[in-house]
Amino acid sequence: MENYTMLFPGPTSSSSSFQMPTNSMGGSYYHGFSNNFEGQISNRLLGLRPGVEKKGEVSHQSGNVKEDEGTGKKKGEKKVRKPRFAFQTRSQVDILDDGYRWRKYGQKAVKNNKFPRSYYRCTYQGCNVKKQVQRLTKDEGVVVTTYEGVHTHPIDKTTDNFEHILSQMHIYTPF
DNA sequence: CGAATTTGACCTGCGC
DNA sequence: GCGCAGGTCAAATTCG
Repeated sequence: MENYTMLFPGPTSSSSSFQMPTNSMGGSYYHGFSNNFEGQISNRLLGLRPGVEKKGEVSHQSGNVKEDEGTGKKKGEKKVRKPRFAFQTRSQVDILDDGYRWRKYGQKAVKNNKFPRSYYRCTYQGCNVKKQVQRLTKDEGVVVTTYEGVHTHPIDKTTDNFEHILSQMHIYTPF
């Protein structure tokens, strides 16, 4: 099991690399982010790779009578690990508007953080991309955003407001 | 009035 | 097998 390990634009320091303490998250996390953060920005902020299929919705609710599933389990449910991108930014606001439209569908308190974690889902029809946002207890100015899935549709807004995004998120540099 | 958010309940996986 | 932690749903509520 791996931890998040990402390098951020910023040379040595305690905040250059960041490891999630104890998490039961399965391992296929993409810890990208080279030193060129702006490159990522120009690449639609997150270089989500197309071609990853998101299997059908899993319906594991009790009162949710979807089809003949009912109480029975799904048959050939394969564990498709969707690519996940996690990165931390220093921002006053948790909601980093990346141009897509997100609908909040949950909020949970996590064990090691005193701040709750928020769960968002892309509202585009057929797009099951999810993201979760959480703030660090250690530095309440640091917001960790984790994207899961791939957007298969054009962005909802103009990308011109990326400057505005950059204005609301400040990369955490030791300087 | 429709869409988004809030919030408690519920489900699953994992460790003990 | 039980309890905890994380993740999701959906009804109710709020907002534009």
